[in-house]
Amino acid sequence: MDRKDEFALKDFMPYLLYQAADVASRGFESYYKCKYGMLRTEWRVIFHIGRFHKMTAKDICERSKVHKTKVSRAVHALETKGYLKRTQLANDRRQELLELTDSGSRVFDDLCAEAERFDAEMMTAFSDNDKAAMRQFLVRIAQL
Amino acid sequence: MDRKDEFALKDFMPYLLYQAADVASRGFESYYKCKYGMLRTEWRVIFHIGRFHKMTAKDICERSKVHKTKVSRAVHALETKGYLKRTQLANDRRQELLELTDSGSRVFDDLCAEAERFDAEMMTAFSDNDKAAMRQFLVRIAQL
DNA sequence: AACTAATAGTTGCACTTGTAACTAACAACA
DNA sequence: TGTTGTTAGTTACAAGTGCAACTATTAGTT
Repeated sequence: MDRKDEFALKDFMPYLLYQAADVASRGFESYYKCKYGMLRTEWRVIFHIGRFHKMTAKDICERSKVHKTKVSRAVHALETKGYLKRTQLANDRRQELLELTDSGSRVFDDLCAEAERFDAEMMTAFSDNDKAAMRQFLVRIAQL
Repeated sequence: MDRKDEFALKDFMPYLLYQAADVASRGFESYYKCKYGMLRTEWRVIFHIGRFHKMTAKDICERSKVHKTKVSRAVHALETKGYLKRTQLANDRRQELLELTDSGSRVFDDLCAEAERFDAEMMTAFSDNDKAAMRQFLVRIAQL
């Protein structure tokens, strides 16, 4: 048995991560997609603004590592839906502060609650230790 | 501080998984993309055929959980590139057996070697125990 | 045999994404 | 002031994806 026959996808970390991420995100994705017609990036943008208040698009890019074109389009979509508003900065008119509208805040609250529910439900089978270890591990990988 | 302020993306497993998967796959993806002009699904299809020999498209769908339209297009692309050939089954002409050509086998060998290298390199910072535990976690999640 | 249902795989279309090029605004410095 | 370089955000276009509808073939039922 030569080298390539020993190698299996189940040993390949990128593959495992991708499969797990896929399964894990499916349920929650369908929630915000069906209920609010939102895409993944839109949910992320809403989340960042909801969590950190008044950010620029660039701040979101840096924190989330999402490309600026995706953020730009998500911001536009969320604005159209009435979930956020932008204000140009007086001292640098290239930048614009983003904040949630009341309607956007309600969506944010709802999605956070659902995310918590979803996460708890998905992770019932794992011990607290396991969960902590896993989170730590994933953070380390994401920082590579 | 109310509920939503306590909830953070860094606690949300789908998000952590997605971020980690993203970082982890980037390097390898650029390898097969640059060297062979292949997409993720094409690499996966090549991998499955290389590993298990003579499968139908449906077998690949079931094993990889990739949708049949994606597999269909990947098979077409790989055929065009000369990496695989198909043979209609005599007893059921709806199905076709897929197998790698010599050229496809060489690509498979090269990608496997690179995948192993890549995985080893990426995981140097982790102990064997950590790695084993992690793989187990991810498999469990993927099976949910 | 004739009719219906199921299955393997493909295709069309609308939508999403990546890449690169773009605009507008600022900064630095001669 | 004029020139050059940088940055925030947008847009155009090509390419990838998901979904539903499609073809061809087989299976089951009468």
